[in-house]
Amino acid sequence: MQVNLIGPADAQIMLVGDAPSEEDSKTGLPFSGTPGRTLDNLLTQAEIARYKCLLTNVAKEYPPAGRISYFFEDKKCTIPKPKLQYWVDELKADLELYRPNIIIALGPIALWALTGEKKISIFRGYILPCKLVKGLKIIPIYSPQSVTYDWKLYFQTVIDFRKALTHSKFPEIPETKSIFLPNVGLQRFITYMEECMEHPEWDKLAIDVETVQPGSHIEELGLSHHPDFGISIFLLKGRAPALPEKDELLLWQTFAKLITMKKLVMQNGAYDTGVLWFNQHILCKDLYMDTLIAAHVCWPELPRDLGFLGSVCLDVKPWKGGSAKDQDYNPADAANTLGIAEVLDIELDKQKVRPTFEFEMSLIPVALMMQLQGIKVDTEIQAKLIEIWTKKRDKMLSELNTIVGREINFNSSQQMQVLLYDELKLPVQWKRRKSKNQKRTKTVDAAAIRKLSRLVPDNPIFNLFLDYKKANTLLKFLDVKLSENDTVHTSYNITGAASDDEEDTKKTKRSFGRWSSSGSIILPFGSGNLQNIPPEARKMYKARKGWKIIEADYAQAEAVIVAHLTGDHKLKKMFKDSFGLSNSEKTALGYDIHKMTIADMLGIDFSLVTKEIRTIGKTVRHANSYSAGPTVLANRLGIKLSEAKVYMELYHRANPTLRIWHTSIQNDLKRSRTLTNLLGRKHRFLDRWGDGLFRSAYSYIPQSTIGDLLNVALKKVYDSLSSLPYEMEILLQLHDAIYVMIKDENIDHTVRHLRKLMLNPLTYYGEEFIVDVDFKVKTSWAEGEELDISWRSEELKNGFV
DNA sequence: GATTTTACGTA
DNA sequence: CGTACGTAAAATCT
Repeated sequence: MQVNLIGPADAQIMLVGDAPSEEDSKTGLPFSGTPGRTLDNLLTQAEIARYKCLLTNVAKEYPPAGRISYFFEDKKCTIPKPKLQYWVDELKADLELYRPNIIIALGPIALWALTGEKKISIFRGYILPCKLVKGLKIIPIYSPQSVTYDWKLYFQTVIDFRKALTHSKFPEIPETKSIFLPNVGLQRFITYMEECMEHPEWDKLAIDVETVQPGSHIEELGLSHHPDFGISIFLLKGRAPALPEKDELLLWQTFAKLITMKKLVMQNGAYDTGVLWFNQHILCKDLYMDTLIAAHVCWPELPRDLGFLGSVCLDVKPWKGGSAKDQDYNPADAANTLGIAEVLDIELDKQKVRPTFEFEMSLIPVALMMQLQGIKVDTEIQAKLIEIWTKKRDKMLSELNTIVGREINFNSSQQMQVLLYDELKLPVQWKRRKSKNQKRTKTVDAAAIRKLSRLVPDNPIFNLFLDYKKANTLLKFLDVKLSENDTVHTSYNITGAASDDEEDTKKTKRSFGRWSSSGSIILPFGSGNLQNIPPEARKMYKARKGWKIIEADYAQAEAVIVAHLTGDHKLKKMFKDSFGLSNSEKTALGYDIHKMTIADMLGIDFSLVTKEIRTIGKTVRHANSYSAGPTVLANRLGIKLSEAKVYMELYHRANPTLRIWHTSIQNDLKRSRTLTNLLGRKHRFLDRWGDGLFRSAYSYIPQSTIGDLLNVALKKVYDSLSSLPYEMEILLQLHDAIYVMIKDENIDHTVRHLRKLMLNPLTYYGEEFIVDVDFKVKTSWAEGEELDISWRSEELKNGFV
C-alpha cells in the first residue's frame, strides 16, 4: 500500500523518512510500525508533539526486502528511477505547500533528496539549506530504524531533536557572521596578537595547531578570541619553513607573551601543549579549558571530536568532513573550539561536575611529562630476548608445518578454520554472541583451541599452535623501535580514547575514568600502549645502574570497594584488621580473601584450605563479582557445568549481599541511568536495557573509583617532585599501580613518601575506609621483590587506621 | 588504499 | 552471555 503524508497543514516541523517500513505499508500510515514507536519515544524525550508534525517519506512504498536501492538505477543510490523521481517531485510540491520552519531528514535518502548530501554521520545535527525548495532549512537526524538497531545513538538523537524543536520556532537559517582569515602574513598575525593583548576584556583565547608527521612539527597555528573569528598563519610550506628565521622568532616571542595573559582554550590540549613545549619550548602553563576533557566529563558516553561537539553546541555550518578542501579549516577549528568551550562552561555547572573537570585538567601536566620522558630500554636484554624468542618461534613453526604437511599461515584465522574444521573435521567452536539474533561465527581463538585440545588429548598440534602464537605475539612487544636515547614513549589519555575518528560517530565512548595509553605521535617509539606489556617483555625495561624501580599498587583494590558497596561486614572487617600489616603477618593471621571465600562456601575450617581449593575460591569470587556465568567458570576451572553451578550457588549463599547490591544498581539505572563513583564521577549508561548494560554498570563504581583514587595520588606525587631532596622519575601508570625510579639509597624514604600520598580515605554512606598499598622493589619492570613491611605500629602513631 | 574483522596483551 | 582499554595482521570492500 502506498503511504502518504499525514499531519496538520500549519505544522512547523516536517519529518521526512527514507521509505515506509513493512508495517507502515500495511497500515498506510507513516512511522506506525516498530521504528515509529522508537520515534514516539525520541519525540517525547525531546518534548515534540507528534500530532503537530507533518510525517512523510521520500519513497511512498516499501521496497522489496526493505532495500532502498530498488528505487535507484545504480547500487550507490545516486540515479533515481522514474517512480522515485516522481515521489521526489511530490515531496517538493508538499514542501512548497506547507513550508514548515524545519524539515527533519530522517535517514540518508531523505538527506539526499533534500540537500544532495549523503553522509548522515557527518551532517547530523547541523542546520543545512534545502536544495529541493529554496529558503527552507533541513536538519539531518539518525533514523528511528538506526536507533532501534544501534541503541547507542539514542542520546545524541534526542539532542538533535531538541535542536530541531528550537529551530521550528522560526524559518530563518541562522546567519553565520563568522570571519575566518586563514594563511595570513606575519604582520597581520602579529597585529592580531597585539590587539588581543590590548583588549583584556577578550579574556579567552583558543589555540589550534596543525602538525606534520613525523616529528609533530607545527605547520599552521590558529587563534581565536571570539567564536565568530579565527585567524591562522603557516609556519611550514611542505617541509620547508614558511617564514624567515627572524620572523618566526618574533612570532613565537609575541605568542609566548600573549598566552600568559589569556585563559587558554584547546581541543585535546595535552597534544597541542605537548607539541608547543616539545618543538618550540613554549610552556602553556594554565590551560583554562580543554574541550575534550570538558566534553568527557559532561557527556562521557558521547563522541568528543570537534565535528560532533560543534553539531551539539553550535549553530554553525558543518566545517568538518565536507567535500571541499576548506582552507578555513584551522581558523574555524580555533573559533568553534572557543564557541564549544562557552557552552561547556555552562554545562559543567548545570550538571554540577566541575570538580571532576578541574581534577582531569590538573592531570594534563603529569600525563604530558610521563609521555615526553618515556622509559628506557636495555638494548642488550632486548636483543637477547628477541633472539631467544625468534628462535623458539621459528622452531615451533617448522614443527607445525611438518605436522600439517604443508605451509600455512598460522596467524590466519581463516586458514586455521579450514585446517581444523574442514580438513581435520574437529567439532566447530563458535564465537560467543552478544545477542541471540546475531549470526553465529566460527572461531579459532585460544579458548577454542584449548577446548579442542581437551576433546582430542593426544594431538600435539594444539599446544604447539598456542605456544607459537604466544611467541609471535610476544615478539611484537619486544621488537619495537626505540628513540635515540633508547626510550619508548606512550601517550596517556586522560579521557580514555582520543576519539577523533570523524567517520565512526556510532561508537559510544565509554571511559570509566581510567587513563588509556596509546602510541605517542610526538615521540612514536615503542609498542604504543604501555598498559598491556606482557611480563616477559617487561624484562627489557631495566632500572638504571644504582637505581631501583618502586612499584606501589593498591592491594585487592576492587574487592575492598565491592566489600563496602555490598555492605559485606565480614569482608570489611577483614580488610580493616589486616590494614598496615606486612604480608607475612597477613599470611600468619589468615587474612586471605580467597581462602575465606572458599572456607565460607564449603563451611570448612580455614586450615583445611589447600592451594588448589583456594584457587577455586579466587575464581568463583572473581566470576561472581562481575556477574559472569557458570559456563565461564566451568571453562576456567576445567570442571563440569553442573559443578560450576553448584559453586556459584554456594557462593551466593555465603555472600547474599552481592545479589542485593546488583538489584540496587539496577534500580539506580532504572531511575536515572546514571551512576556516581565514590569520588563523584558520574556516568550515564545508554546501552540497550539488559544484562550487558547491567554487567557494565556493576563494574563501573569499583573500576572507576580505583582509577580516580590512583590519579589523585599520582597528582600528589607529581606535585611533590619539586620539593623532594632527591631525584624521582615517574615511570608508569597501570590503573591501580604507580611505578617510580629512584637511587638505591632513597628506597626507604620513597616507600614512606608514596604510601603517605597514596593512602587517601574513601567514604561510602558515611563510613570511611582506606585501600591499602603494597610495595615492590625491582631491578627491572619484571623482576624484583615484595617489601614485607609492617606499618601498623608506625601508622598508629601517625593517626592512621 | 581504506575499512572491518579477528585475536590478544594488560588492569 | 566479566568489563575496561589499544594494537596488529588478516580479510574484505571499493
